[in-house]
Amino acid sequence: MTASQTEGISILLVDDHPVVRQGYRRVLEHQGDFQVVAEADNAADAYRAFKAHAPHVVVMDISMPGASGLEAIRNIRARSSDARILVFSMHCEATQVKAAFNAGANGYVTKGSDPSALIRAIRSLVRGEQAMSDDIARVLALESLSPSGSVLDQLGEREIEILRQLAAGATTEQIASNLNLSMKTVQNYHYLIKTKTGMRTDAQLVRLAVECGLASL
Amino acid sequence: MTASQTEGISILLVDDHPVVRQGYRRVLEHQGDFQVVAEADNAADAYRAFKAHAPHVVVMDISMPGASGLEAIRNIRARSSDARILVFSMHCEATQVKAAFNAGANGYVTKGSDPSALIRAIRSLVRGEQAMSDDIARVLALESLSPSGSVLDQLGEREIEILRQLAAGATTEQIASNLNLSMKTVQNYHYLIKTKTGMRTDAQLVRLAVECGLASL
DNA sequence: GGTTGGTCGGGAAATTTTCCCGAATTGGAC
DNA sequence: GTCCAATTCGGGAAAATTTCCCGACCAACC
Repeated sequence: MTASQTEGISILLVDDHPVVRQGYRRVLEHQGDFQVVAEADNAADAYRAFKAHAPHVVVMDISMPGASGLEAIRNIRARSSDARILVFSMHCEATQVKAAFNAGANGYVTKGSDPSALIRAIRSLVRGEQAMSDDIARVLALESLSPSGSVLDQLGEREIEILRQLAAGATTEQIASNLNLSMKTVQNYHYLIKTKTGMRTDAQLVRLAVECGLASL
Repeated sequence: MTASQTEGISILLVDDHPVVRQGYRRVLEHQGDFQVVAEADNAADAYRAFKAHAPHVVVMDISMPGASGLEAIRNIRARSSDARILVFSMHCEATQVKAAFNAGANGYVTKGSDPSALIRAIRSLVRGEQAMSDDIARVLALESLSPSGSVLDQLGEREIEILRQLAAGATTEQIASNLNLSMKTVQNYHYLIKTKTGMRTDAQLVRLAVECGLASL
């Protein structure tokens, strides 16, 4: 952990959209004491960049294609128990948020939040606190009031990823290729997902995924 | 159309995410001759801002909550036949793209594109040209190879009814029962629908049905 | 050290998908 | 009226997928 110097907060930026990344970089660096020391557009690069730069804070969009961003979080957390990981996502479903925190995130801010919320969250993380935007706090609060978990709670991470890709319209072959699995495994997961969720049809699966915020239509 | 001055290109930015908007603003204004003269986060405000500022170019994300961004495009186009409207979206489905152009957009760039593609597209629009990112061009090119009008035009009445029920989540057995057909016939239609529409997956079929207003989610 | 739980795939039977086909019906067009 | 084209309905057969079952591996946990 040679995170660094006397002045400034070093940041690793992970997002699969180049334009968006560029935008964040400018917004963050406009703060003066923030410095984006590296960028990545996938889970593997994110982990490599973290090893190479040991930034104070990782700001990461977890809705990246292919391997889940959650994997990147887990990898980074496994390597450094005091890494500061801030998830910056469009999604605000309780399951997503809980999944991120379970994977090892320290904070969660939605892209719909005011820019200042992102800045504030980063500073909170640096101080060693957890942080989340107001909408996330509200979602978690509501969720904690009802004993019923989402249907997605019964699904493992791999299952969720495969469900997402299925709902997005990917073929078995594409998913297998995306995740480096055999088609047989994808087929097995596909079947497992259907039985676990009680859905009898792929169309029902799509609707479920959309309801749970996994797919966008 | 008092668009403006001797130097610079004025831009209206429409996106429902404040942070993203802020990011784009900085990216664009970094170009020097670009100036973001207004922002909006919904269709109604976008139209009001356009009336107020008459910008050279409107850069708009159409996947906003509530009223469709397409509506905003239509409104602006209705008011000014020479407005320059650039859609900047995450989606690259042919139907989405065609819908945007039909509504009156002059260009379409995906958020996954290189930042320079956005800049180039804006300059193309200012010169009066149309513009789209490479991935969009590819999608439209592929789509144009099939002699499709509105996709559903190629389907018969029975096929549409079966597509609707499929998208609603009905099983082959249920559809056969509902329509008093043999399962074999339903299966044949199911296959026919897929080949006619070019969809390879039931999930893609659901998305198509929803896009075409056949199913509601 | 044993036990859970997630991941990854093989195997085999049941089912569906994928194309091919023909027949009946309808609605014009000539 | 006749012919043509499109639509509707379903059979057949090979290919592919689904549906279950299974074992192996690994990490975490008691």
